[in-house]
Amino acid sequence: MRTVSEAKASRRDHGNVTAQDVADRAGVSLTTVSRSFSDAGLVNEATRERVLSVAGRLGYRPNMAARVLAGRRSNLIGLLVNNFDDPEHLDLFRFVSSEAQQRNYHAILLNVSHERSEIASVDTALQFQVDGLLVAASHLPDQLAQSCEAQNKPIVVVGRRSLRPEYSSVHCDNHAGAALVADYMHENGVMRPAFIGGNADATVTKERMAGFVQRIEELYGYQPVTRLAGVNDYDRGHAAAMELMNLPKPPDGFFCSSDLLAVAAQDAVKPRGGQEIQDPMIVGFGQSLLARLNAYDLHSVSMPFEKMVRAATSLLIDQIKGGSTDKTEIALPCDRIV
Amino acid sequence: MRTVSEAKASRRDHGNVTAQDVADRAGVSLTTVSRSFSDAGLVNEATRERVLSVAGRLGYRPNMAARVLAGRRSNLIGLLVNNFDDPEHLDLFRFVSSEAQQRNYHAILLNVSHERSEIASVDTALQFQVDGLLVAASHLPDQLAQSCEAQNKPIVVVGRRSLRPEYSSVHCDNHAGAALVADYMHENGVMRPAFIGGNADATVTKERMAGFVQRIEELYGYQPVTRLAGVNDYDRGHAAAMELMNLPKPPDGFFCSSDLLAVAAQDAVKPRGGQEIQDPMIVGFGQSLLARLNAYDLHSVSMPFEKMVRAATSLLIDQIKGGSTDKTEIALPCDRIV
DNA sequence: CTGTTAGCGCTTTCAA
DNA sequence: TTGAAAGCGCTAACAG
Repeated sequence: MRTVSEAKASRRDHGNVTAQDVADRAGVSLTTVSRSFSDAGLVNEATRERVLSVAGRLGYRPNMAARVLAGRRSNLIGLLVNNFDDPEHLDLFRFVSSEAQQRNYHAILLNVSHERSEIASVDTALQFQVDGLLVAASHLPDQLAQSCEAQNKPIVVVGRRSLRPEYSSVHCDNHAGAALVADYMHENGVMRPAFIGGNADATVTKERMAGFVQRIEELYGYQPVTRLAGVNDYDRGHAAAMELMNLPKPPDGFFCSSDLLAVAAQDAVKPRGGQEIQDPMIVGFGQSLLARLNAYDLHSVSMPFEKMVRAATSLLIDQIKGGSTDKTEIALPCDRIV
Repeated sequence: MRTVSEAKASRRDHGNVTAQDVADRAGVSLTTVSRSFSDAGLVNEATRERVLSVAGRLGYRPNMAARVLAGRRSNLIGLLVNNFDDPEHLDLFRFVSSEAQQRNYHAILLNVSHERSEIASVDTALQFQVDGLLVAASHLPDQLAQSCEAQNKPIVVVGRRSLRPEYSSVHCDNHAGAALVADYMHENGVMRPAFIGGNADATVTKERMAGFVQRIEELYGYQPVTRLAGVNDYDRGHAAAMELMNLPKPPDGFFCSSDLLAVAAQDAVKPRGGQEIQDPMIVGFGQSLLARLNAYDLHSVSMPFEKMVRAATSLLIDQIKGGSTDKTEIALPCDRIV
């Protein structure tokens, strides 16, 4: 004797247990099975237990595709990234995926490091019905922004202020953090401060540069030398620092807009500083692994990275759940220089 | 006058253009629209052009959920990771996502760094109907392996040999690479070689340790001192190296099973080596950013990481497309010490 | 608290 | 080369 579901199962040929199978075995309706899995307490606790146990025995696993299609929620967030050079991003992945998974969401990685994939990712992200977007990339493609707008999917920018006024963001106070560096250099007798940044278009770069330049101006009455590496990677940072060191009057203090650049700068500077010349001071930004390496005598503005990333992820999920796309801006303070 | 689809659209209320909408506007059937988007050449080229153009104008984007549900393919691969400390993993993300996106696949990040998420991820991965799994984690949960087996979803292990004989893997020849290190130390007059590894259960650790120990034995007639940090992270590596340096006869050559550990070891060792004592030789494994830092006078076994990761991703996708779960094992050679 | 009934948007036989 | 129809597995009203 074959039950209805067994007959169906044999027709489906791929060995997937469905909610209907569970329903049959547990002697309840499909709906009850569904409800037992959706956390709402709409079902008798005893019934639920039974359903869950039958499901477990059968190896049932809800099919996300069906769930998404029927329920219009994917529990997926798109994570837009365009820099895979900076070790800081490892922590980004770590904390985003951890925080998301804790809240029953998952992150899908969207590599937007090339022009063409940037455009392709517009489609992809939305094809996967992501419920929202977490932007860690330095730049948010217009087209994507518009599409999200249209479907009112929330976007949260993490790590920097959003250029567009309409998006939420969680960042640290780059401007103030950079000013701290200026103060620090001033207190420590630096006379020729310099700034090395990565991508000129990145908000983070702009903010850190502006904060630094402005405060230096106030303190010194002149402006620091500035160079943009173009990309926040080791080689470009190294080259930029070399260039600066070849000036007739090289800087005696470097503020680099990331720890990665700071490390690169230190590598560039080191061979020059013999015994006779005092090594220039190098200050980075962040608290990734790099800032902790003993071999680098790095000063670095510390920022609450984990807190920031978790807050951003959480905020995005809140906005998804709440259906609100209201702008929220959270700026965490950058503590001190370590 | 409203077309059928317009009536439907208004009922659906969320502003999503569907294939039916496109079909109506293009004056073809739903089927034809579907076919125009699935690369098969089952449709008149002229018709197809028209469909595609209408679709573009309407801003149509196929709904993955529906596509997956109906077609039983998600174009999603699960990427299992359990270490977010080693900068090497950034390259993993970079190359996996890049290679996958090039082949119209996407990676979903499964953080299996904690016991409970490891178990939860079993479900999740399969719930999302991933078409296959790329395992970068040091350990593949049994339960997951079984479930994949059952649904015959391919698994490819990257970076290490698979413990279970049935899975494909792409890795570099850790054993031979480690032997190179032994040779190198021997040539350079190291007398008391030591090994520092990360996770004792990780195949990578085992292979590198075995290769090193064996060759040292052959060359020296005795075995190196070995320590396992337990985890492949900076702090544990540092502690392990410190411990070794506190031995009455500390090693004069450290082989660390990753660049991260090597950097940590160098930091641990440096303060001890005054002017009078020759600093011990430190050799790492990999070619991440860390191996290139000037401040660390690191030797490192170079391995074709990008090639390996891309090959693994590509192999997985091939297996998905081919429907074969045949075991393939690709071992790339580890070149030289740099 | 539980079941019935419609779909969600797409792919896929099977016919035309 | 194209279309009609039957689901894929689930959620969400709406009743009971």
